[in-house]
Amino acid sequence: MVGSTVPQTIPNATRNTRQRAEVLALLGEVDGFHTAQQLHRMLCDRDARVGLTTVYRTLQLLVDAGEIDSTRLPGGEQLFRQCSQSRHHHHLVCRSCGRTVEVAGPAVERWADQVAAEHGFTDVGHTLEIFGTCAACAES
Amino acid sequence: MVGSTVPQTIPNATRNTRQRAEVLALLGEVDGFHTAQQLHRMLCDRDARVGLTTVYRTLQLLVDAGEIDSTRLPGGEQLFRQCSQSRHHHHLVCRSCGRTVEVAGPAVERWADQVAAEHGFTDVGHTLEIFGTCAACAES
DNA sequence: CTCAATGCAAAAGGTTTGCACGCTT
DNA sequence: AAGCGTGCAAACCTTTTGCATTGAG
Repeated sequence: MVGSTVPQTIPNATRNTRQRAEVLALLGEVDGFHTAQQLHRMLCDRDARVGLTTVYRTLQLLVDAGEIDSTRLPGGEQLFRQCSQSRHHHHLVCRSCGRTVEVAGPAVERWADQVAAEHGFTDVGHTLEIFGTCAACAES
Repeated sequence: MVGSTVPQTIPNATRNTRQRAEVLALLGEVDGFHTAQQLHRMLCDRDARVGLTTVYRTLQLLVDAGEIDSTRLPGGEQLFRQCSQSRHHHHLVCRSCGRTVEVAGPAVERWADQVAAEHGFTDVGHTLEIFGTCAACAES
């Protein structure tokens, strides 16, 4: 498993700062979805000294630039994830421990696009998350 | 289009109150997704005199009872919608005008369950929303 | 030197909770 | 009469914004 698909700089940024580099570096290391708060905590743990506000702003820049994906948890928190811009896939998330498995669903993509087209919709996107209890958590 | 699949009482409720009846009646009349805040505003408009807190609590009871569906908007707000308890389906939502089309995706259901099972997940559920621009909004 | 970016604190949402009162049963 | 349900207000959480300061270019 190679590392990051996240660039070293933010495309539309006019200045590159230590803080943004820290966020980008972190995104290159972690897998799966994380909330802005979680990412901020990780940065604090590694003494990265980045403000929560900056984490939010940097993540939003990356989302706008299409460099990362974001979805919402059934709870209102926004999740961010490094994601190759070309390959679109979904996630299987454990309700209990948060373990995330990436799943590709080409059939689902086509189905969604087709259904939307049938109803005259254009500029189509979709969100799909599968929730469940993973084997480890089911045992306990 | 017939009205409601929402019952007149809440299944696990020990008491039936005017407020709950108001919420249930409203749910039977409206189509599509609405936030708790929107529903509360509608109730105020019709002088239903139901507190926001009660709207939230009643909606949560209904979700727990499986009488309505809820999802989250990419914005953090929770959406509630009357939904037949047996038939599970998804929604195609116009980004611009909010028009909602119900779509059934049996293949997707099976795919989601199967993928989850392959990874040892149990107690599986999923959320799928398709976003796009509807024909009417695309013209303008 | 300039001005974009930061970070604190406060605001701004939306949702949940504590607690006294009222109404269903 | 008993206690569930209500509603107000306050608490809570996450996210956004104002503004003075910092530092990249």
